[in-house]
Amino acid sequence: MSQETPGAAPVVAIEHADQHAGRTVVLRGWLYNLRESGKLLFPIFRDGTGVMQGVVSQKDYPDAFAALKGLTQESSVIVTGKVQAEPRAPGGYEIHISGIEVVQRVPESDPYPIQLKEHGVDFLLDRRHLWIRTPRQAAILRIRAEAVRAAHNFMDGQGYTLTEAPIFTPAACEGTTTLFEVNYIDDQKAYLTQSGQLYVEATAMALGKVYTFGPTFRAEKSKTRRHLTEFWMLEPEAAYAHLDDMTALGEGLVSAMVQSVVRNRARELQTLGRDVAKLAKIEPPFPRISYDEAVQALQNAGNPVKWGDDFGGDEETLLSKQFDKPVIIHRYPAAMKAFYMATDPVRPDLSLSFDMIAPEGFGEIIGGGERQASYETLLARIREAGLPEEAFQWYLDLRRYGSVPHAGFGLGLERTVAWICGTEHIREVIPFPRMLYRVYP
RNA sequence: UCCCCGGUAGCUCAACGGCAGAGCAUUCGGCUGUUAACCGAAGGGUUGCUAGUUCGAAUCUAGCCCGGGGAGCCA
Repeated sequence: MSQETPGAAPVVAIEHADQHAGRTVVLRGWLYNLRESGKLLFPIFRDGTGVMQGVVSQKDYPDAFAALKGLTQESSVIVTGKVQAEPRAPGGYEIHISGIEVVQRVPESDPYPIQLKEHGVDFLLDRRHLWIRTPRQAAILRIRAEAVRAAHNFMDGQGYTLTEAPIFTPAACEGTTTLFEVNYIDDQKAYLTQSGQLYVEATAMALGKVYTFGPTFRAEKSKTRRHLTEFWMLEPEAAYAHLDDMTALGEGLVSAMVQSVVRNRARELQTLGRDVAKLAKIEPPFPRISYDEAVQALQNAGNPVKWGDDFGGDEETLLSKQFDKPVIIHRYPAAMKAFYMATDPVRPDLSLSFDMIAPEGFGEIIGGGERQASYETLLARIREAGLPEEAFQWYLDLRRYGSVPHAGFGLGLERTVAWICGTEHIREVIPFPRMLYRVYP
């Protein structure tokens, strides 16, 4: 941050204010809270990077005192003062205010609605545009950004090229789930993508190792803490790759995201009260168990699941609690996976698929596997699934012209970040969550 | 779509068949080291909507609306 006037106090971010102890600085931000004690005021300022307590006495700085006295929460302010170490202040540092400029005063007649107390979810979600100002929410969004940055760095380092899949699509990628339909030009119908999967297979055949990162949309009427109607997914795909290549890539990617947050966002994790020791352990290798073994383990634990059943939230939580790292479950029955999934040559009733389940009950964060490379088999699967064949001609072209074994997966960003942050609900880890019955603000 | 829970002051909640309450927020007053500061005072209500039961309904019943959690489905 550059200063405007030579010799004037520098504008500093609160996260770096401790490096300016003993010097006069300028903070630009908002009044987070104000405590009064007679002729002494204790404002707490926030600037998006953190919060810092200030102190001003009427005797020493009557003008600053008068300007701050009775100032309303979230009024925007530019504060000048000397930073000093102060054990009584939260964070250990305090600014001794000598001057203050109120940029905009929040009127008393219409006070800032979000108080420093518990609020209901409905109230907060209706005011999400303000809720994100609270230190906890800001910390979560910084961690999200760090996780995304780490993911791009890791994928780049593995030789994967970022490409993009379209958001408007002509038909279902998987056919089963509900799509958002939109009016395209001249009364054509189009749909919002539910996965970049099919397109990223095409770009993998063009560029070798690729990944997409973008929003995806699901119109399913899911009402759970793990679901959004709009969420972000990172989908790698590599030509000549097999199932084991993708489980290794997935554990490397997840580890890189977690470790980067642990390293660079320690302050934010502390704000959230997250147990960092649990995150520090997240390094390859992750445990791998087959679907067969998972069913056995569940049955041994008293779960009534039968071979051929899909795992619900209860089963996922039960399995994940047996490990302190994400667990990779591979080779699900072919019947329960999508039409494009390759089958195991050793056990044709199994698919070369895998899911990664986060620890502590945060659910599935990755789903993927090896794709069906044979034209004839893929066509048969499309017909069996009752999908519109003509819409998949371009996809079948990938098997007509130089088909190769290939594999990939999709990582749900919000579920991954929710786990890293330890938030109860996925809605807190995206700036403006889109959920069933909630598209405002 | 189904199951469960909730809706009372701006917010968080209490009152559970008998006068509508508290804390926070707002306003006024006090306090030189506060930690969601504290102390004193004031203003603030169509108890989600509609119908019903009852001498009397925030409270009981039915329907509707809105929201939350879960199931299914998925990341």
